[in-house]
Amino acid sequence: MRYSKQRELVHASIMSSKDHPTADRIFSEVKKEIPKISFGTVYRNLGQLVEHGFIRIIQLDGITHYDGNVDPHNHFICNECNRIYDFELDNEDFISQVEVKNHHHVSGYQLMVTGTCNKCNIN
Amino acid sequence: MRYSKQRELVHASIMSSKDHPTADRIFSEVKKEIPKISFGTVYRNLGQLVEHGFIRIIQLDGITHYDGNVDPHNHFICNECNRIYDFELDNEDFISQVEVKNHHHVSGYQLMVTGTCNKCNIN
DNA sequence: AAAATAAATAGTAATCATTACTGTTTAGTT
DNA sequence: AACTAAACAGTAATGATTACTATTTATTTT
Ligand SMILES: [Mn+2]
Ligand SMILES: [Mn+2]
Ligand SMILES: [Zn+2]
Ligand SMILES: [Zn+2]
Repeated sequence: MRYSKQRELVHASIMSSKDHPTADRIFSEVKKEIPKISFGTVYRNLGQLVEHGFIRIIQLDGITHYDGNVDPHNHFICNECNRIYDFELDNEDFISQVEVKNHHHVSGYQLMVTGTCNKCNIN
Repeated sequence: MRYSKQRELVHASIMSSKDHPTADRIFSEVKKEIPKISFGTVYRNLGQLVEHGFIRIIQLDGITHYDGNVDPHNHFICNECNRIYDFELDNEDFISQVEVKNHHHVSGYQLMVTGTCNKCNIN
């Protein structure tokens, strides 16, 4: 993977966002630095960064968000402010449930919890 | 919601499938009975059936699947045969974890477990 | 039973996110 | 400095879904 300024900025944009930005958002962000950058470049680099394990994707209502946190974790989506929060689980009890009750072999999972976040919840 | 043969068949197609078909698959299925049916009709009726709670949707890799089972349950996707299985959980431990550790209010969740299903797992 | 009304339809055009293509530029190598 | 392949900008194409429109049809009203 040869160096390119555009990939560096795409990556930096995701890492600094803490949010879980879409390709669209990343494009706008990087465009400030490189006004001539094109969508194709953003998508190509996002694909490569995912492929090399620098970032990961999460799907939300059919659109793709990018996540700079590649450690295993889950997401909470506030349906008031639409922010996406990370959270971790102590024990993934449901994995063993699926394995013993359904006799499937589990290799991964994706959990998406929705509700009202603590910031929106001050009442 | 006025009766229509096309909606009846769209609904019947989902209910009889046990699989979790896409709009595309439902279209092909209903087309056998009503060759002149259009995609617009399929999508419009799917939307209405969801709206009225007769079916629900699940997103998988950005494409929408339809589910005739509206009781709360989760999904296991086999990455060998690509079948989508239903399963239920005994206690949703992670809900309380999110509520007490992150102080969010949980209203729902979506869990997607991946791996190798019991049928593909006979080795 | 005929007329009226509004919902649903078929067919097609438009949208939106994403991917593919193409000729040009550029990072890294010889 | 010359070379080469990767990456680029720009643009066209794709695929799933939604929107539009003139026509048909289920249901209500006369
Ligand atoms: Mn995350
Ligand atoms: Mn299901
Ligand atoms: Zn919130
Ligand atoms: Zn399988």
